[in-house]
Amino acid sequence: MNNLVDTPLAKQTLNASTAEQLREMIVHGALAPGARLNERELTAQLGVSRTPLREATRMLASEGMVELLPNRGARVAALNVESISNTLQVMGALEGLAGELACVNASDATVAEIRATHFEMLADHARGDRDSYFKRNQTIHFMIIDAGGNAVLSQLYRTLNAQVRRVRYMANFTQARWNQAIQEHNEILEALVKRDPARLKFLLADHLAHKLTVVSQTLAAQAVVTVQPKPPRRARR
Amino acid sequence: MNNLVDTPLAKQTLNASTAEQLREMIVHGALAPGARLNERELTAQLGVSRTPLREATRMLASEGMVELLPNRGARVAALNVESISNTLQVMGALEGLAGELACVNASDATVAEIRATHFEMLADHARGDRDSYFKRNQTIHFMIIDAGGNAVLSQLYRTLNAQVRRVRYMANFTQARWNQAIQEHNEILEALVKRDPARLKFLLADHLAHKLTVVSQTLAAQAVVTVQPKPPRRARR
DNA sequence: GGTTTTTATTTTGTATACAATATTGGTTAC
DNA sequence: GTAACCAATATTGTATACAAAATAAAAACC
Repeated sequence: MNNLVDTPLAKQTLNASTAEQLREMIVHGALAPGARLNERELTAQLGVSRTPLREATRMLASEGMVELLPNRGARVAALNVESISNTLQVMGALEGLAGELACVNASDATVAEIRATHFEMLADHARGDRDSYFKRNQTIHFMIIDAGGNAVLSQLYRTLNAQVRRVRYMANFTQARWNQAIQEHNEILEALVKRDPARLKFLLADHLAHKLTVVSQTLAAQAVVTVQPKPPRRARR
Repeated sequence: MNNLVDTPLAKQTLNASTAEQLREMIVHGALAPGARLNERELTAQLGVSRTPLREATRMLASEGMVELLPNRGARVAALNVESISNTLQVMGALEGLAGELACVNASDATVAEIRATHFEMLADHARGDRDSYFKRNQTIHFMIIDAGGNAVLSQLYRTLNAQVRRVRYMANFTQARWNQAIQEHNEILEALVKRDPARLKFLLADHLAHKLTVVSQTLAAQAVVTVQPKPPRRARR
């Protein structure tokens, strides 16, 4: 059987691209939190043998995306309020650090580019285009993180962010909260342009804390969905 | 061939214990920074087949301990001033967060236990017992981290700490610096006992920044050691 | 002699085969 | 009917086999 999600010019080793596909499936909910990763099924779906698939799941395990159960394979990591809260707290600390670093290390050109993207995000908000807004918002946060110039930080942030992206919190993102987020972003940009590390650090941590509130509400509502039904079994002869 | 580093009651899967052994070898310098991980050699040394070995290296790669080179296997991640500096910065941010959390979340019993360990560390210092001091110091930091009650944070901190442990910076740890570190720890403990989140956060970040200075000096001195000679090749028939 | 090309060998990547553990469905005892 | 046991099956863990790529040695060329 062939790849279902065949990325165009994917010329890396199979374990890497398989890991990528699994991450995608988990983030998009094709593999629900708590779901077991059946090797036979997944090899059939992804068109690879067990070896690269297993190497991929081991990588995801070290990223915290899946849990390894000795002699019982792997399952998608749970997505409860506690784990997400923990993750967002850490992300807040990382963003705070990145903000400080960015104020010191970012070139004027980088700040200008972030500013430009900020205005595009304002445009998304004005149009009420949520999809585009979320993407742009994500981009801005990555830009600030990367502007800090700490590769370890950037890498870690992306890994944690993937965890958070598994929560589909759009529903709980009210217009009021959206407006507030925009206001926060205005202040964030201002602090960055003025290169005020302490203030930017505070604002970013605060921004993440507010995000936590929204996400928590969403998870409280979604809680029931995460338990998944047992799949049917093939008949015996 | 049998396991050289045979842990007593290791009853987990082979990939996990192999990963553990590789981590140990890397931290203790048996596998130097930049060294290639030859699968044939390592399978012989560790007494496992390539499958669990490869799964282990993939895990280490996601932890940032090794780098994966497509079609060329894996090598131990470099250990330059920049990467360690990056790592220590992140650890500083994490410790800061942990400190805040610990002030709020730690039970009185936990604080008492940290305080007791602190005094034992003072004893190590008084005796000039560096080995014991380093272990105790490590323990205290882990205790503070764990006292925050954020599992994601604890996990991440340990992974990053393993990276830093690869630097053997004892040599550059002067008596003066040691005395200063002790003084810092006194203040850290005081802030924790008083449950002053802001102060503890500052102190921990500051403490890590000082550590960065020492480690940087060490790495500048070690720099040449990290390049390893090419191994000899077997003769052909 | 030095440089390029070719060939042999090693090393890695992937698939499959075998072994051990866990799970399921049925059967029996009560 | 329910609970405990047992056998069948599926699933995972590990080793090995085969394929592709990279590397090193030798040969050919100028």
